[in-house]
Amino acid sequence: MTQKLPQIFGTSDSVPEVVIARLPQYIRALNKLNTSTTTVTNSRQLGEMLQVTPAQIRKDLSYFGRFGKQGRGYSVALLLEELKHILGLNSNWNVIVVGMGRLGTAILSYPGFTPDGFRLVAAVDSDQNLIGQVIQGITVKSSDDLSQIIRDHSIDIAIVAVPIEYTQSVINSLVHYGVRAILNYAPISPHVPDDVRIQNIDPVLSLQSMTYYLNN
Amino acid sequence: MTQKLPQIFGTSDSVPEVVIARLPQYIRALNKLNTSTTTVTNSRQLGEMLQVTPAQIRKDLSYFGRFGKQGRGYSVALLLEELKHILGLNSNWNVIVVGMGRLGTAILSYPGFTPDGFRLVAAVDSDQNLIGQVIQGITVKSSDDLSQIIRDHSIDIAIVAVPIEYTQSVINSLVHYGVRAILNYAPISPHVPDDVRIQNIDPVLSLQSMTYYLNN
DNA sequence: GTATGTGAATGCTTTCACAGCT
DNA sequence: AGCTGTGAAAGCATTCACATAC
Repeated sequence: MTQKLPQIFGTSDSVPEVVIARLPQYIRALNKLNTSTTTVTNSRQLGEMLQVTPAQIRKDLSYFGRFGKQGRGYSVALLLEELKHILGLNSNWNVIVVGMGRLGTAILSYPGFTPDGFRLVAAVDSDQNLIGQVIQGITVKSSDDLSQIIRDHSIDIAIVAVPIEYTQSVINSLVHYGVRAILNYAPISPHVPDDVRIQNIDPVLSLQSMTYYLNN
Repeated sequence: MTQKLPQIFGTSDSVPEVVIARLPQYIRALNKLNTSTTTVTNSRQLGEMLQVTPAQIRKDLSYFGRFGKQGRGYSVALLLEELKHILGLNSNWNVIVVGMGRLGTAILSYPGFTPDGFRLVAAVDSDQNLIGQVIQGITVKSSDDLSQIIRDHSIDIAIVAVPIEYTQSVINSLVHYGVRAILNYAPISPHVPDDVRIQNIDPVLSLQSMTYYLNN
């Protein structure tokens, strides 16, 4: 399927997705270390905190550069900055919540949902009873105005928490209006074009696979 | 690390975790097919629905048996039953929700959270203002009585939605009282013994890794 | 002495491709 | 003819182990 083109252009070899997925965890560990008096850490310590091997941490970091000092380890503050930079967490990302039922409301209200770099700036729903309500300082708008809202707020990321039967079409609209990153809470795997990132939060799948191990 | 012992006992070779994690998705697809008039499907059709290759579906199923007919495909109803059986979704699993803040309440109230095989039977919190409240027919109990409640209701699975600073100790208690499967919503990776399954639901990690791709 | 960065080796997962059954 | 089930091959990811730097 995927054409194996020779690397004619200077494109650097792409970093495996699993590696990218681990970086936020490294950032968390470093944040934790950073508050205390620690200024230096190493792959063994980070590995213990995150339950991964030291070699994996070193290998992961090596995709992006050489951030450590041999014989010493890593500067906590420096490595933290580097990783945030790599993930783009120094920028500001504008986030919309689509669907303000119980779940959407919980998301908007949960402070942990806006770590450094993210701003919840808009919320929409199709229910007249919800439109106009103010939740956490954000006025719920009509989903009829989605296109306008996305443009006005320069939305980068959409969190979708609408009923399953509307999910695919809502996501189609978001993609059409230019949103390229979606966090989906409906228990389906919506189809999106290749240039759009989607992550599904689907706790029921996790429950259903755990029961296998309870039996076996 | 992992000792490669000869298979002296009749233990079947263990199935890769990635395979187990895909089975619930196969079940979803089959459920969808099952409601319509379709009685037979095949690996190509399932693959299209789930965006995986036909070969992967056939290989995954081959870990458990031979459920298809060459030249024809799979009986939807039969394969569905087989997969449910493999995951143990024909049994009844008793689930407790620990932590009845906004998130815990949302979980308890969301109907999609109790698919076939799961029963939300108890809820606890440490806050006196919440104890005694009835949510979705379940009375919130004091977390002081956790041990008793787990025994009385034969709890199999715990959904943990408590503040981050209490999460590890709550999980320690649950494990101590015999819970062997945990769905954790706090943004940490708690430590548990090897014989306990834990799945973390951590949407912020997903958000933080998506920004990488928005930049690159 | 100590810990990084990294090729090489190992281990795991996916895909191929075809014999065999319907 | 059509589609499964499965060894073998290919493709990825993790771990090892050591030269290199502090």
